[in-house]
Amino acid sequence: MPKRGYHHGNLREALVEAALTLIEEKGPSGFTLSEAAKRAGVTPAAVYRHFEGREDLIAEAARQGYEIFADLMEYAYETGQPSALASFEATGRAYLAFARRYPGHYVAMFESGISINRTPELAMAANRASGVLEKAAEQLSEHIPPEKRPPAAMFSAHIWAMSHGVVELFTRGGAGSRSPFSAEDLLESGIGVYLRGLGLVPPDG
Amino acid sequence: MPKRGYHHGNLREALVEAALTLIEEKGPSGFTLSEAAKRAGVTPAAVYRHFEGREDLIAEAARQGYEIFADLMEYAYETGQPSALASFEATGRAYLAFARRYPGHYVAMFESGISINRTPELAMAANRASGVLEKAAEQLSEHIPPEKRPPAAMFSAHIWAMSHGVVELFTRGGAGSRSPFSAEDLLESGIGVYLRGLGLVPPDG
DNA sequence: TGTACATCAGTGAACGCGCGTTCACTGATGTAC
DNA sequence: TGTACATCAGTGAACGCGCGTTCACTGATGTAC
Repeated sequence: MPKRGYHHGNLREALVEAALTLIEEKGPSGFTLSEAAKRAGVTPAAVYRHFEGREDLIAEAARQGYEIFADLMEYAYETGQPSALASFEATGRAYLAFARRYPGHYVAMFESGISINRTPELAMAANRASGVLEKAAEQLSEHIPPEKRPPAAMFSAHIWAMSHGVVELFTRGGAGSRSPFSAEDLLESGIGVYLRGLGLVPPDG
Repeated sequence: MPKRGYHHGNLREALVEAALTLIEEKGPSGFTLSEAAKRAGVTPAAVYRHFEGREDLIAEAARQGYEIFADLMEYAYETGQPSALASFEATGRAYLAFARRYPGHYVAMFESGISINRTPELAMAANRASGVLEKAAEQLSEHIPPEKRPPAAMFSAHIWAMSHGVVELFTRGGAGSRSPFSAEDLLESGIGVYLRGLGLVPPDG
């Protein structure tokens, strides 16, 4: 989106993109409103035509992240249908794929310290995303005998936690990145063992 | 440690403690050298008698965290002996307990963006900590039939990831904290399902 | 026990910096006639 | 088609702030004699 003279044309989006790049490069605290404005080719004051301030800009970046995230999860879910198991596995993988492909969004969503309830739009987008994972878990849980069936919300939380942990520790040179295994392999095998533990996958695989 | 006149007495430790409190209260980016000095009852310049600068102070806080962490894991491991399974489960639980009891240390270690290789002392402490978890995994792995035995480093990574994910998402009012389950319950049940998947725990529990 | 002196932990003033935010303004755009 | 005018996106200067860091200093402590 080239700058065209005095009026930018699409400054709002340009600012969000600059913010995402900055967050990706320098982490959530390395992001500054002034630097984002500079990268968009504009004075810091211009930002206030489109956002209430620094926090509001991060919130919008996070919101867009949740929308993309929810779309990806939804698509992954549908790809696995009609198999409940395949759908569940696919949403787990989609989590890691999202973190890889949209690192700026990921950080804005999960590491910027922004509250999910900062704006109604942000809360709605976040709810839509977690709804997909819960739906997949719900459907999967019907394949477990009722008397030994854990609550669906519980194992959707387990998968979410394992996925998040793998992203934080084993991508981007984090604390555990000297591991000999790729994040993808770790998550794939981890989910595999977990689902075997639920009795949903044959003990040999 | 009361201030005693012109000379503080134990400023180095007081600064680390102030830093930990600040990090706990305001997050890693909310921590400032000046504020830590103020809380220790001292001028910002005094900090430079004991640390090279801001980063060095965080690194020391993280190092102390890894030492405590390694001690706790070691202790948990020994508590579970001679049962490999009990030891492994105990180290998983110790992870969450550590995050709860030492939130400042936890954040300094895993969320401050500090590199583990910043100082040799920090790297050594971190290695000792991960060594305990790997030892537990190694020992546990001997109870799995060799032909279907995954590498020990792999399931120590799984447990680490799940623990870390549970802490990040389900403690401290994070993204998933509206969950009806406590972090402790989630981790306990998650590890349970996982170990069942490894064939180390009877299918009914 | 008393005095001189070396040590060094902490002071306080100063620095340059980049930050988020405000304000009155200017100039490009698009619409009404 | 041409002109007058309203709109409003972006400017640029200014603000107060707290930051990390430096420096020459001061005064408390502890040791040698």
